[in-house]
Amino acid sequence: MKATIYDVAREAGVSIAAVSQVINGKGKISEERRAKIMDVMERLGYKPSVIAAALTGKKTYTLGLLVPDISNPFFAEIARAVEDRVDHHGYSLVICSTDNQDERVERYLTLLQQKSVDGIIIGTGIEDKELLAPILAKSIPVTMIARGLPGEAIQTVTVDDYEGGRLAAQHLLSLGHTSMAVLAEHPKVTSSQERIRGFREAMAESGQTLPEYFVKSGGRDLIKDGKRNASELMRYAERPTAIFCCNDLLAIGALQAARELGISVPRELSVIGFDNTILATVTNPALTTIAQPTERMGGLAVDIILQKNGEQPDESSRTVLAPELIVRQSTAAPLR
Amino acid sequence: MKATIYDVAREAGVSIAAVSQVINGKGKISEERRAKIMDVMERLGYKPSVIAAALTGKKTYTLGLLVPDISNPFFAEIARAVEDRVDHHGYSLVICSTDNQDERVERYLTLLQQKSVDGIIIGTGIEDKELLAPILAKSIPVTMIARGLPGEAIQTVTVDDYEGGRLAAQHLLSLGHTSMAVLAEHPKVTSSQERIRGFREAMAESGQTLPEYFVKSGGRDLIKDGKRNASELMRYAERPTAIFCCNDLLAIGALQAARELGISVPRELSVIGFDNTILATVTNPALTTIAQPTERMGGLAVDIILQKNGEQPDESSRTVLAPELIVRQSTAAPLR
DNA sequence: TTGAAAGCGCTACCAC
DNA sequence: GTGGTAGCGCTTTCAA
Repeated sequence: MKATIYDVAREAGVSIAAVSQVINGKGKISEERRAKIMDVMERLGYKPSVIAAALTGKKTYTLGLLVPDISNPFFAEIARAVEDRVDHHGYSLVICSTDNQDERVERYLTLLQQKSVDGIIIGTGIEDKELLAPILAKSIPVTMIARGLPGEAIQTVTVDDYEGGRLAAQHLLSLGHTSMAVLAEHPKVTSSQERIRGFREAMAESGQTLPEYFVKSGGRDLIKDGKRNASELMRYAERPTAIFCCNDLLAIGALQAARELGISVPRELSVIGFDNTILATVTNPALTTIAQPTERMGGLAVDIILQKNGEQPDESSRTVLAPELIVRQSTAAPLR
Repeated sequence: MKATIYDVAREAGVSIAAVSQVINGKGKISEERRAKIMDVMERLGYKPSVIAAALTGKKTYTLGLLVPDISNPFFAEIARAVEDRVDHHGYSLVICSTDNQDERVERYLTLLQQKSVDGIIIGTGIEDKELLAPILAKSIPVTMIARGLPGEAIQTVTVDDYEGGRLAAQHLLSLGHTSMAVLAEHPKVTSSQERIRGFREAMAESGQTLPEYFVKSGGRDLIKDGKRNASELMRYAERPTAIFCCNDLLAIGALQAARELGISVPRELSVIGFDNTILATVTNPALTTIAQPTERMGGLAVDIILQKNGEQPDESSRTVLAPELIVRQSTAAPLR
């Protein structure tokens, strides 16, 4: 049986109030009693219940993290960064995979609320913004990470997706490509949309246009979708010489498709990804990609939600971090 | 402000006991009152506090999961499997990355205990078995996954590491290799040890021996360690024609080393991994590896710890699942 | 300094 | 059927 504050008090011959004081290092206690109580706590293996403390108004020291899928390397890295920072502040993390389904988001949101978490970090897209209304109304701190929610007054930490798209386009453009395609996630994923927008605009500035039929969207199984859509692209009479993929998983699918079709990367086809996950370092050819500063993003999101950042965050501050082009071996000049 | 059971009771003009009954679907209430209360709960956006309920003896519906590193794809997959099953039972998951450090294990263990989780699934190695004593004493359910704790009476779900090692050896042996090396994790990781034991014994049955200097151990950064150790192996005068890596990350390091040294895989060197993570499907050549049934392992571990498995689990039952050889392109017959 | 006591939100038992 | 009430383990006044 677990020891309670009463057990300690009785054993030490003091009141529970005294024990509470030494637990929290508050109030005044004689060094003698203090030592005695500490001793008893140690002997009984007493650990104060966070649950009970939380009920009296203290915090639960628990944060929730919503991601599309924790087994997706990008989000696993985000989760690790968040966890590290959270742990640093003495908190723990409840992780929830939403599969990008609003219905699951809703379920997890109320679940986390019922568990009285001290804040929720959302790294998954949300279609129906109304989902957040209930928890915002209960003034549970919410911060978005890696995905924005346009128009909502919510603290957000993202990479500059638009700029990332531009970087990708500029890289391809500078290599001399004139026929480029895009592999995106589900159309509802805002980060994909932004990346495409940046990509498209950079192309436009170069006098090129991105035809609609050169933009393919995927769904659930990103690698498979990437492969299928890339194959499709490669079957066009006028096939693209480069593909910008909105994440590394899609890019891997593209790489697989190319291999299967006997198309050499990067000689005949350049492929560029996004995220710079561990996967990008492992493929052959290694994947040129746009890096997101996952560590910083995770750390920032936590600091913001815990308001350990010093200044009072203003209502709708959005922190946008710079993406970085990582050139590896999957991109090169087009054949002619 | 969040609504409480009192708010609902007042608003509905009933006692809190009545509200509690409809929340839990217990006791007897007239359909009329019941409807009225439901209505008020809805209107107020009332969600019962798990914290308060837990304090009265009910469960917290939260489980803890300890893994070495959530950003390691293998454990991310395990985590996803566990999460899915846990969610299925209405629970949520607190995930903790231990970096294989006992000190962190200990910290997380007491933290989870203080948060009154209903059980802890441990997927990380533990050197000092005494660490578990405190929580076992408090009779908090504990289950090990993917890693065993020899000699302890703890429910365990693992793959047959020994057999996995054998499978790897047999595959290489059948290909005709006679000079094989091993890349392992840190020597204290028991799963690695078992895999090596199986590998070694299968070799012995074939009349071969595994020289000690052909077994290299890594530490923190698995890919980097794998690369370094593989390079070292390849510099021996009598270098091995095949390397068995205790996980895919190490295998990737080996692949990278080979490429850097201009050694062709699988023509000049066969590489076989373990885990069958997403990484194995992505390398070039794709990695031959030993698959672990992560989904089943995760599901089983949850069912066991929640005792939803029907039968009373006996004190020290160990569930050992069969590994599976997945042949891809990184293994072949040796040159001569 | 120290301790008695009033909650925190909810469950469960018991009397009506 | 229904509601009063005693806790659950802990924090926090507030007297003493």
